Amino acid sequence: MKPKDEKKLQAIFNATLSLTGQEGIVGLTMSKIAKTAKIGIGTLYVYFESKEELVNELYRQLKTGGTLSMIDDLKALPVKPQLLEVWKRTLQYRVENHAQMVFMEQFLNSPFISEESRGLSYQFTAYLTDLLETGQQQMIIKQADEAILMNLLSGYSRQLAAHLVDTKTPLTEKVINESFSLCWDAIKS
Amino acid sequence: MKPKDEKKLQAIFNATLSLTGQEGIVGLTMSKIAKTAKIGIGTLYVYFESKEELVNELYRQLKTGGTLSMIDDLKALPVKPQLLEVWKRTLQYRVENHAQMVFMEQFLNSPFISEESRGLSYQFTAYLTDLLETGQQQMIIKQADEAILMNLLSGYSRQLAAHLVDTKTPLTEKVINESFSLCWDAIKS
DNA sequence: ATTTTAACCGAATAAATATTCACCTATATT
DNA sequence: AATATAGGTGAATATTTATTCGGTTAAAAT
Repeated sequence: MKPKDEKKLQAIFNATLSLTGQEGIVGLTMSKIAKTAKIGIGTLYVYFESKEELVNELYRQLKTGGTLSMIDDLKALPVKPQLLEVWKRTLQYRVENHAQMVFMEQFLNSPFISEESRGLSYQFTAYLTDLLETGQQQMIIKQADEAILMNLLSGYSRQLAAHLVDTKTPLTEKVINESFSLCWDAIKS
Repeated sequence: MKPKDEKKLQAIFNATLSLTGQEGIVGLTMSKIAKTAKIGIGTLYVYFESKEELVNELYRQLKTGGTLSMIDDLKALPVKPQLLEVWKRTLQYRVENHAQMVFMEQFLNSPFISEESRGLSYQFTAYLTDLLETGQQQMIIKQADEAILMNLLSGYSRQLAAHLVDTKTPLTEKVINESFSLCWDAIKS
């Protein structure tokens, strides 16, 4: 018996991300995925029962392996340096994995999404909300509604990363520090 | 000769927006559009040559009739009040026209978009950049790169509006003022 | 070395979707 | 009132795309 090939699986995922980046989930077809991944169409169905399963599985993998896995080591830091480090890592991740960002956004608004996939969404938000609340208790962050604060961070990060990718601007220390300084001025007491 | 029916045209656009809001551009089919708009499929092709033309035309209409048309009367105001008013109107517009926002984002990442449509994108951004530059010359806004400043405003506005819609939170004066106060603290000198 | 099993494949098929068209119908024009 | 013209329609057709299937091959198990 022949085992499944981990490299083929990754090739399928990479092809899917790359194609979605080019013309969105709308433009995604099974034959394009197979061609880009350099495998036969039939082989796709060895790895996934259907297109729907494929995209849901990819989404699950991105969510569990993505930004969430990069913050565990920070929780002991004081609020401001912790926030800076999260800011930096998130920006970096988003700039370096733009196709993944596009895929996740489009997937969330597609008819493919399963109930289970929908559940995976809010975890990073929850972490940030917690951190902001801690800052509020220490009186270093404004006493505004947490959603008002958090959406600034997440919305800005998303938009800035997209802009950097779009204009092919490299993510320098200067950009990180300047942008974080805006964030901090916005939310500090 | 029978004239075209302006109401049907609007019904087609409304149906398209509503369906896109539910399951994205991926879920959009000509028969669903016709059914939702309560017209025959054939009639769709009286108004548009193809699906591609339909969505491009809708995009054009949204772009030209949208946020751009609401700022002409503000250009005489001083920077800070002008920015506040733009902030307010943009938030309001985005909350009240969420389906349009979703449609435009998805369209920009779809294979349907024509070269011409792509050109319509950057106008609002250009206006904001101008306004920020004026503020910098008056030394009331930080001397950071304009993209760093502008993406905070546009990204935050987008995210906050989406969040308000998502959680069905009404856009009160309090929300407007609190969020604008964060913006201003972020970008002021 | 032989057997067994599942990966691998792409042409053939099925399913979904866009588009056409022949036939009505409404309304401007005369 | 009669005519001409373009809107309105949905079943029929064309096109695109997902999925299946019979056959081939590679690797594990014996």
